[in-house]
Order: sequence, then structure tokens, then C-alpha cells
Amino acid sequence: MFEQIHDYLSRSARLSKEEVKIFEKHLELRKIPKKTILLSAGEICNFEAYINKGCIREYFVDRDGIELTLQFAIEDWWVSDITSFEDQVPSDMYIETLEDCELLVLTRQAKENLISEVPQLERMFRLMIQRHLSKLQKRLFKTVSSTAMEQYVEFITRYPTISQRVSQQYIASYLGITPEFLSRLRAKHLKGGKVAE
Amino acid sequence: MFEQIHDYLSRSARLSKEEVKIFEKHLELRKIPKKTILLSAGEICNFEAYINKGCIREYFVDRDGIELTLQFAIEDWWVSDITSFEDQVPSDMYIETLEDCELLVLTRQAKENLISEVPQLERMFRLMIQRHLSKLQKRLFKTVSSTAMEQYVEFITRYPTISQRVSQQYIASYLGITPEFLSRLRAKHLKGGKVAE
DNA sequence: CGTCTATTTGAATGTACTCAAAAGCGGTGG
DNA sequence: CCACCGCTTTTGAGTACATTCAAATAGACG
Repeated sequence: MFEQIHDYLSRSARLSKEEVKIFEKHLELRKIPKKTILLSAGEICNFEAYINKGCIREYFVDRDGIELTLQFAIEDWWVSDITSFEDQVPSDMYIETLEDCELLVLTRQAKENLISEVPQLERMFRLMIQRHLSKLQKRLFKTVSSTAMEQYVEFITRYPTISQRVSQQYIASYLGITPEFLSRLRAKHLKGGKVAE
Repeated sequence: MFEQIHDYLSRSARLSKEEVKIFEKHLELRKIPKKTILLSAGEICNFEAYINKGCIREYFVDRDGIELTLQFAIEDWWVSDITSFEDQVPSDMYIETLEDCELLVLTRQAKENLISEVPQLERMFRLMIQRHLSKLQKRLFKTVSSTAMEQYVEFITRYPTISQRVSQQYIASYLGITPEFLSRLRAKHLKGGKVAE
């Protein structure tokens, strides 16, 4: 149950065995069926979840009902609306399982306790957010500076696993285009790029 | 010299007078003329700067030489490429003064010393980044889900000061559109929206 | 097999871009 | 104080990228 996160914590936060154990003590395993909404806009997010198994997406919905997928998350990733979680303010996003999931959940109280037991985790959480921020900056940059086709190719190249696991409509909503247009892009891409396959 | 940041620190980080003093001890005042590049892509960012006076922009440059402005910063804001600064990796952005500036600069070493003197600042820095992240998420959402016109109107409404201080070409590069197209939007906006002015 | 949803295809439209040229504006030197 | 230079903004015409709406096809699941 804890093998993966054990690995994650030692590798990415360089925690000692002791610290890893304390960390794990505060986690709670939850199994969630697919198509479950874990958080809706308007609610306060009460979890940070490490994905042991499964696939999740975070998304916004605009006033016309169009969804923008902010992020897909699979095994070894964390999901949460960190702003809502930390500041205890209503979220403006949705978080939904796309597959049956096995999550290790850190509640707000547990996180507080955890940090007061192992203060240097404060730093780890800061670094996690920092990495997140950096990724998002690059994504914004690419969203603005390249065509949908370029972004699509980059997406399937960088996240081959994800692009096989999630349906096209969600990928379209990640790229910020309509499903119809993504379908056309795929058709063109198959024709153009299939020399070596 | 320290009035503004004094205010910032007490208000936004709820530091005690003592802590604020320690903080200020680690800052260094720098006066920079306008049109100065503070950071170029490829360099390692060695500062976090609080703006006492002036205006700065952070931007990326794509392979065609098109700039995307990530952020404008004026009095009472911080600027840095936090990823480059923290991880000591080459930056992929530029930071440039648009006006003559007066900055309170925190170097990497100073920040480390500061945090070890006042460990609870770790939390403040985390919260700063978190707010940043949250803003950026919303911006990405809007970039994708609304037209350039909507974004332009929102920009001048939300940042009236900034939109008066920076030239249109930079606003265009913030909105991710060409200067020509922004000019057309403005023309249309004046016609359409000027009933009450 | 039938139903429901996801994907593909088509035609018409809109949003934003490119390239080119003109007009406006700020600073500098005479 | 005016004239000129360089840079920013505006305007025009043609084009490309992506959308909308509608309908057809393909896949998934009971």
C-alpha cells in the first residue's frame, strides 16, 4: 500500500525512514470508483491526495458550460485545489476520477499535525508547489505561442500513457479546443506523420 | 525606504516587529534605470526583488521571437524567476524594467540566512507562491475560455494603473495577441463602450 | 442486438494573424 | 521653437486557424 509513496517521499523530498513513517501515519487509504466527483466548484477542498492507482482530472467550467482541463493526474501524482485547501475558501474547480482509484489522502488536520511533527516538510510542500508553478508557466506560454496541432503533438509525446488512457474529449478540453477540431488534427497527424510507424 | 515593505510584511505575512526588522536587514536597495534587463533566458536568477518604485515585466520569447508577457509588476509586488532562483537552474524567461526602479533585493544567500533565522518565513514564502499559482491557474483558464476582447476589457478593468503605465505592445504580448489586433480591439471598444464616459 | 456516448466528417462562419503602409508621438539637435 | 528621426499605433486587404451546427459513423456496454 505504501510502496509507491515511500519511494516518492525518499526520492523527491529526501526524507529519512523515520520521517517517511511519520508521513505515512497521517495518510488514509481510500478506494473510489471511476466517474466520481471528488470536489465541485463552490465546495471547500478538504484533501490532498496521492494517487496510488488510477487517473484523475482537474477542470474548470466556463459560463457556457465548456470545460477546461487543468491537469490530468495518474499514479505517483498529487491532486488537490491547494488554494481552497490551504485557505479554506470555496474552490472554483472540479476534481473527478476517470478510472477506479486508490488514493492516499491527507486531510487538512492531518497535514497540520504532520508539519508540526516534521517541520522541514514545510519546505517539501513549498517545492512541490514551486514545480507546479513552473510547469504552469510553461504551459501558459505554449498555449499562447503555438498552434493546437503543435500542442497536441507535444502532449501525446510527453504524456503517452495519459493520452492512451483518457478519452479524446478530455484531451481536447486540456488543449482548449473543441473535440471536433481535435479529431481533424488527429486525422491530419496520422497522414502527415506516419512514415515511421 | 522600508515603509512599503514594512507594511507588506506585517499585513500579508503577519510578522512581528522583530521579524520585520530581521527581514529588512537582509534586503539590499538597488536603483535601476528603465529598459534594463535584470535577467535573461539562460542565466541563473539570483534575486527576489520587492518593488519599492517602478514597473517591471517578466516575459518569454518563442522561437519566432514573439514575446509573451507573463506578468507586469509594480509597487508592492515581488519579481523573480523562482524556479531558477531556488533550484539554481538556468532560467527560460526575461525580466526587464519598464521604468526607473527602486528595488529591495533578496539574494539567494540572504534568503537562506533569513529563513534559518526566522523559520516560519518558510510558510510565508510558500503562501506567496501559492497565491501566484492560483492566479496563474485562473489566467490560463481565461486565456483559453474567453476572447481577446473579453480579456482586454478585464485587464484594463482589473489593472487600470498598469494599463496606463505600459505601452500597448506589451499589453498585447500579455494578452497573447498582436499589437495590430489589440489596436483594432481598442477601436471597437471605444465605440461600443463609451456611453458612460 | 440495441442504446448511448464518443468520434468523425462537412459546410459555413468568426476570430485573430500577416504583410504593407500610413499616421501619430516623443525626444533630440539645430 | 521647429524639424527630423525612430518607434508605436492605426488602418487596410487578404489569409489561416479554429469554431459552430448538423449529421453520419463507430465503439462500448448491458
